[in-house]
Amino acid sequence: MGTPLHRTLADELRTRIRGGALGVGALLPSEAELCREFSTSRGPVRQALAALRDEGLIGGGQGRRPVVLDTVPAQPFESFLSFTRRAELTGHVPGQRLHEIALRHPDPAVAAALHLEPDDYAVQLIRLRLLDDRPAMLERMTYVETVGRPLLDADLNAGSIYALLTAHGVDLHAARHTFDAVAADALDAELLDVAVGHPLLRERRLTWNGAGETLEWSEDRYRPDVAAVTITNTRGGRGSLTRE
Amino acid sequence: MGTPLHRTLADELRTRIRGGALGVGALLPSEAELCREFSTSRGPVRQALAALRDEGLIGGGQGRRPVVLDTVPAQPFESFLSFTRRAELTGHVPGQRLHEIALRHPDPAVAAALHLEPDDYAVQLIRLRLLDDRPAMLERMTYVETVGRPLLDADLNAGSIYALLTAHGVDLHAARHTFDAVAADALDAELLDVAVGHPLLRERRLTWNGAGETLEWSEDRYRPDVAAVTITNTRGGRGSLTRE
DNA sequence: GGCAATGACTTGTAGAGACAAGTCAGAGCT
DNA sequence: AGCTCTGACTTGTCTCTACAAGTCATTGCC
Repeated sequence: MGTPLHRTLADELRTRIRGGALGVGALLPSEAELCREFSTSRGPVRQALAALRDEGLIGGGQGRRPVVLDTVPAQPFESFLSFTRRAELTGHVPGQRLHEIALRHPDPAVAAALHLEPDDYAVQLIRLRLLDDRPAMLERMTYVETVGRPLLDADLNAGSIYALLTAHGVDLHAARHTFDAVAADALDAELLDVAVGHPLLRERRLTWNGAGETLEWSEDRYRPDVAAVTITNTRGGRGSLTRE
Repeated sequence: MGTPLHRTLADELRTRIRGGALGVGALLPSEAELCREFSTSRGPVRQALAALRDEGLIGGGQGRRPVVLDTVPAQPFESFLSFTRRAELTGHVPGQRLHEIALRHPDPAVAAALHLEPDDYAVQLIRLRLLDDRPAMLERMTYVETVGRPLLDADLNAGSIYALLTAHGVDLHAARHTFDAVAADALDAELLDVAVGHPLLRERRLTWNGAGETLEWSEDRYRPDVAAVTITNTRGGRGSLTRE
């Protein structure tokens, strides 16, 4: 029994909500009732409810029973992670040119983000992404060694890394994206065909698996005249993200 | 004592990280040490640490001391609409300086985005947002006349427009945000205290109510060294992040 | 030196109890 | 009816305890 109680409890409630046993607007059992039902204490129950709240599935407040807000936050997860898939959906022709791939010790900052030790290896690659043959985005990706190994032998000019990794059984479960703006450095300028100092949209992404183990750190830079990032969110809902 | 202990504790740790007392890569005190320092039990300490983890400020794992990952606070997705609320959640002091407010016919492009006729009026305002008294973001907002009217009589240097509008019964139900990067123009440079041409994160936002009527169009520009935008997404299924 | 085992330390999980603070329906009054 | 007030119920917060599981430096052996 490796799975903690609060996780199995959250799974159970999720399947009830998604399966329709609890429709939108329905009230969940109170914490006390859940405690009795699962023969546990309030700790795990509250942890599970907090997880669902974090996913936007339920709402509520102090003194108020939790209520189902949405039955499925299921966003097309692939479109968050796969440039290739997103481009195909919007009718553009995606392309890529690998600039560099290496197995090395990453910078301390990157190593810390990935929870790596100083002497751990990582697979780092720099790849230019194209939309309709125009430079659109430059990726600087770092994969934990065990995850990135298969990339060393693959033809990275041919297809989607996301597809390749999932085919190898890698579980890309969740990601955190941080957006800001930076000035193009020399490499950006050369590959994206802009002047040094040109404003670029920067996306820093940390991806991890279901166990919470970090798998990938990436820093992507978009030419703002070719690609942007769009998010739609509703009150109480979760939101979806696309790239155009 | 209205504020819960875990919140003041999270605030304290945030200010330590932000203030430089704990740089990137530094190890935080262990939970036991924090318990002693603040004369509390592990519950509030763990709640505070979970909040920081959720914001991406710290990392760590079982048996491993929490480590500072980043010093720039990330924005939780739920607080997308209110800069004020977002700032408070991350322990910063929000501020604002109104630069201009006007009732006029908006540009054709803005009018089109808001579905306005050419002779419709709109309330437009330009406002500088501050974090801890430092220029962080410049808003150029356009409200449909019926929505924006109350703003003409309000003290816009005092509080949150979001709070003011909801108090007037305005239903800000959903929004679409588009992010890219631009170079600072003359006004950006002056108010945000950067050089002309400096890269800025641009957010263009269209907000509408539950009936699908467009209410607001805004173009915000962030100083990337002061504020960033963070989104976390998970694949529907098992496991998730910890909570607030 | 190199290496594996040990043990102290750390975080993750769980149980139980207590009180504070908020919600909500129903009783009872005007 | 409309109103307030009460009281049961619910969630939020905090304490204390205990053990499991992972990390890490040190010890001691080869």
